[in-house]
Amino acid sequence: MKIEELLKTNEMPEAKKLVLNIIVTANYLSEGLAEILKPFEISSQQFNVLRILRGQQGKPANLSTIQERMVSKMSNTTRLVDKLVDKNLCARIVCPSNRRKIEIRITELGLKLLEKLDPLIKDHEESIAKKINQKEILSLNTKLNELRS
Amino acid sequence: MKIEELLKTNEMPEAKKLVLNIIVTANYLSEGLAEILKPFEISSQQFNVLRILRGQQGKPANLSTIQERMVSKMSNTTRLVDKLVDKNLCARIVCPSNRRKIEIRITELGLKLLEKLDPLIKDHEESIAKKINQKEILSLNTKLNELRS
DNA sequence: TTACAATTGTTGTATATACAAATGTAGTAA
DNA sequence: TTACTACATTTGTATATACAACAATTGTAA
Repeated sequence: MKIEELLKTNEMPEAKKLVLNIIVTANYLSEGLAEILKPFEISSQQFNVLRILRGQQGKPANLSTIQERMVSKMSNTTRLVDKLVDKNLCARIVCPSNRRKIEIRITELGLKLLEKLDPLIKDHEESIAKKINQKEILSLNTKLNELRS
Repeated sequence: MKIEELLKTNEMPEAKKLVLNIIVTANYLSEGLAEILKPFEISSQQFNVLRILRGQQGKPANLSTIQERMVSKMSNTTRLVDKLVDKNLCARIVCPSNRRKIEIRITELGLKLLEKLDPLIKDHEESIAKKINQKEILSLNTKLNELRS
């Protein structure tokens, strides 16, 4: 549905439409993602952290590294990791060389969960992306990058 | 910055890139918006409700109407409106014809606040949109609409 | 060595959000 | 009337988030 119909407004400058459209579309995508994750009792932020940890490929990550790479910055990665540790999806140990730091690793259980989720997430992403053609996807990505510059 | 650089990953399918890019860009825009609103001690959701109420042009809105039109659906419009009532930015009265319903109106103070915010929000939106040209804005809006279809 | 600043994480507090259950009101059929 | 269903909003509970204050550790300079 067109963004102006969705918000039941008429006459909106294109700039305003664009900003709202991106936010509304992101919400739509996030809701779809959350729905996939729900049966696995994991939030999208928790999922995000797990993927970052897997991306470390064996190397542990500390909190500040995770925070930097989060899709949406949040001020409390500590408690997010707490939840994952509670579920035994990741482990946390004090860094021996610098005891201010905490090394966080994904566990076997965490890796298994991601493996189960991978195809579901992929299907979701592709079902979205297939609504426009490959060339349009590339140009969308480029323009979004420019908007953030 | 390119989305893959931002997330410090390499080799991501375009579909995944697209989904993440939209979410990351929306966060970027929301953060900018929140920063503008902060000095006025109002959250972006509260701002959203106020704009919906102003859009009613004198007619009161009830809770379900507001909820329908919210940029991001949320399950607790009651408490959101509570906050606005506390600040005297909107008023709430029981609908006389149907006492299940609540009529919510924006107050003079609420209108004045929006008038102060209008130019700031407009500047923000335009400073974002001007990074790409007018034709690209139109095509972005079209494609985002298609992604939600 | 001590003092002090910088770094890294954690905790407290207030607010926001998601979801389900509860409340109160209206309409309708026996 | 009573019972039942639908509707509109509120409340309870758990989790998430933003932001500031706090605590522990490290590095550095007097």
